[in-house]
Amino acid sequence: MARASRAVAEQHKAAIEAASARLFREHGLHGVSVAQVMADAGLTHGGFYGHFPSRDALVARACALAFEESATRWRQRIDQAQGDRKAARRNLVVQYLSTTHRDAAGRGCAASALAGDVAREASDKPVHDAYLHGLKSLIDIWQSTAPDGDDAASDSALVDLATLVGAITIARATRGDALSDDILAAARDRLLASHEPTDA
Amino acid sequence: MARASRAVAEQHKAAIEAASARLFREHGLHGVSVAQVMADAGLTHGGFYGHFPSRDALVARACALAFEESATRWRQRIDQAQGDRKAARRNLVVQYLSTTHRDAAGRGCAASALAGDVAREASDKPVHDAYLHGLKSLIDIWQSTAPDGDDAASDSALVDLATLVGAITIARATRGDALSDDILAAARDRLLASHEPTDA
DNA sequence: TGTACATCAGTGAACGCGCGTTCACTGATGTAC
DNA sequence: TGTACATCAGTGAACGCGCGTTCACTGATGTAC
Repeated sequence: MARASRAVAEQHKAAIEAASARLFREHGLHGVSVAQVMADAGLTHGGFYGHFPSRDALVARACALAFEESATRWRQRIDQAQGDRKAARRNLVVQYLSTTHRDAAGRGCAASALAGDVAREASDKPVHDAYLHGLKSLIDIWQSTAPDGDDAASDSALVDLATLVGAITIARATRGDALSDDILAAARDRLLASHEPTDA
Repeated sequence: MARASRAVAEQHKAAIEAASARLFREHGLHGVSVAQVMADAGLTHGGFYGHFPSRDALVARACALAFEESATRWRQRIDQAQGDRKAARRNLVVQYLSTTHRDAAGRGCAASALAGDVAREASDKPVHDAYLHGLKSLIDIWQSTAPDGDDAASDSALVDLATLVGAITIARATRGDALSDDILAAARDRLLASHEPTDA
């Protein structure tokens, strides 16, 4: 393959981005090499710098794209509830805290998959902006499912997100032990019980 | 330094473990080399394999030691409350969700600092046992501060831990933005409000 | 307590390897006429 | 529409570097007498 047409080159760039968004979530920002990303996209490593100025630039783009995928999926699940905010929230929570999501980080929530790595990146790395922007968009989406008249919806959204991210993160770290499932189930119960009539 | 006495060699091993427990929490399980750990302990890298059979063995030991440090600190804060469970829990939460803790992962909670990396380690790596055991000990300690007669104390402890870990993890990933402080404050309010008389 | 010698903790060079990045090259694509 | 040629997307070898691990060596420590 000596030279690809412009249209094909654009497809290649999209393939590189899609591969990196998945592989970085699955193996961490430092767990995948440029060559591995390129191979996953069906290319050889040398052509990478025709698409991105550096590996760090790809990391930032992958982070942004992963958040976009997550946001799109969240909006779909809310739409499925057809205006019922409680049902929307239930859709989000049940999917988020499922063993399926736990066992497929590569296709899962960017906020949880990348948080640890982003926290350790040097503060001038472009991935920080992508993470911050992406997280805020997920917070906004989650907040849109808050019950009417909830004065503390904003703060509440932050804590709910923290619980979701913390639960799946710890569940992943303890996978294989019964505790992992217990954490998911306990967090699910708590998040679905809040704003419900107290029956206990 | 040609040969150290047995006592000194033991001190060296302890120094290697202490250095790794701090550095792995700060920079991640793959963010620090054997040579860096040894240099931090005041030694050269070649002697490492006289103390540990492999890097993976050190990672597991560092994880266990980091959890022991965390557990010891938690018990101290509970003791400071002199039997008042609510005060004990407040001590733990306020310290855990402080900006000090957020900005010093190397000396902070092992559960949050290592979760992401442990989740991605191959399932046969010894660090998994260390993480699981360590996390369970922190859950037990947290649960010991549950109010009397709380039937769901066990599940509740899992969710509280998830919220703590999630909040500090996201706060670290968004450090530098106002959102980071907001997350810590919101989680603090929620965790200190639970089991309180509802005044809202 | 003193002497002779085996032990072994730590040193630093070296190993093979994979990394991010660069670059000369290839040859189909895109363009000027 | 056809031809001539410049452009440039992708290839694969190569760069310097740091990694985990090994190993011959050093010389103080520990031990046997």
